[in-house]
Amino acid sequence: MKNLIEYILQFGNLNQQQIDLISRKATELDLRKDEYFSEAGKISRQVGFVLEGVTRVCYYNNKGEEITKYFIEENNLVVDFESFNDEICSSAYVQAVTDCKLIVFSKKDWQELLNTIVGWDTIVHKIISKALMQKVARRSPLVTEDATERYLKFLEIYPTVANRVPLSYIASYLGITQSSLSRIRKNIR
Amino acid sequence: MKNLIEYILQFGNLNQQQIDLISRKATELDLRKDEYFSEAGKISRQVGFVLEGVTRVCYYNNKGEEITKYFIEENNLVVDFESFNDEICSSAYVQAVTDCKLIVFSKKDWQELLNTIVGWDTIVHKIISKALMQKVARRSPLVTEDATERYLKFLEIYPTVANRVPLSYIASYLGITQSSLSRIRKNIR
DNA sequence: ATCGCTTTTTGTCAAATGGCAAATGATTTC
DNA sequence: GAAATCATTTGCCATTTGACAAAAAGCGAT
Repeated sequence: MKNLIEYILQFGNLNQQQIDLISRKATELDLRKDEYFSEAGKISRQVGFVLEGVTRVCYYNNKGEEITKYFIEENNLVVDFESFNDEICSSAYVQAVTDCKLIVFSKKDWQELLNTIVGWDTIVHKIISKALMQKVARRSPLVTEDATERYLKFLEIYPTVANRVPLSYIASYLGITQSSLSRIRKNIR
Repeated sequence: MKNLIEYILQFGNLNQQQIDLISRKATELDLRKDEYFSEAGKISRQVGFVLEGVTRVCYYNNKGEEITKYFIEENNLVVDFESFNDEICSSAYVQAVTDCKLIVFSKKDWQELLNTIVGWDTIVHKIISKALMQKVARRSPLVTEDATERYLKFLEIYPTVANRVPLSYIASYLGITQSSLSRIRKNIR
């Protein structure tokens, strides 16, 4: 919980009373490897924060291939805000890649926080904007560079993830085949 | 101006008085082909809205190659919000690809709108979030697909842009060489 | 330790893409 | 309208990556 509060306070100030309120609304949730936090075709109904473990967002492209869109590691929010806010069906799965420990807020509690804490909406907006900008910044280099450089960038961006997730997930994140990634790893050593 | 107001009203309601206030703050700006709206290394000081023409955001990668990050066509906002909001140096150029007609707001006027119009901040947040989500959505497929499919996606996303901008810009947007794009075009016909 | 299953690595070959340079086409300038 | 300049296309060959299949390695259950 301390981690979550620290994370939030990066984006704005809250007094102790407000922090307590947020803490009271939070629930712990354990997800085992491969379990879904939210699913494509369903409406996302909770906001999560990763305390331990790695999750990923993935979808199936028009050829039926499973594509990992990005990874979410410790101390990051995990939520499909488009689905959560607008109550529309999500187009992606959020899945635990390792056993995970999350803090979650139900939609109802989240709304209550928005209505109760002055400035909470501003903080949330900042968090979302930053996360989205980060996604854009991480995606862009993947288009231009060759496969090896993409993998090196991946290692920079997700230094703690590479050894905890299957090669196939990383390969689809990078837009290359598993064999290519395996060869790249061999060359780098 | 009508276009801008319509654009804004998609994201929230405003009364006539508020609309008039926004209109009064707006200035027209003509940019000629190749002129910059904002530059890397400088702080972005205005918010723009494209009335006519096409602009692009570009940067130079570590090999010194010029990369087009995306195009901004008519009836879209054009601003580096990270630079504009946080007053930090921008990392990219915003350039007119064709002669352009923009509506612009100075930072000062924009701030005044934020302070004067109740709910304006919410509208702005929605606009930004949507734009960012769109960028993520447009970037992601570029990673997975092969060059021909990327170009076809590009044509879908920017149907009005393909014939108005140099091939080299599109090639760098797609992360392929000019010759490859030229060949792809030949194959598609 | 062994079996069965999944993941990763490796080999072979084919296809896609890049690098470079020349040719062609388009546009601007005088 | 000719020359100069810039953008696009094409040819040739090298390199990268993909497709497919088989081998090797890792891992859990017994």
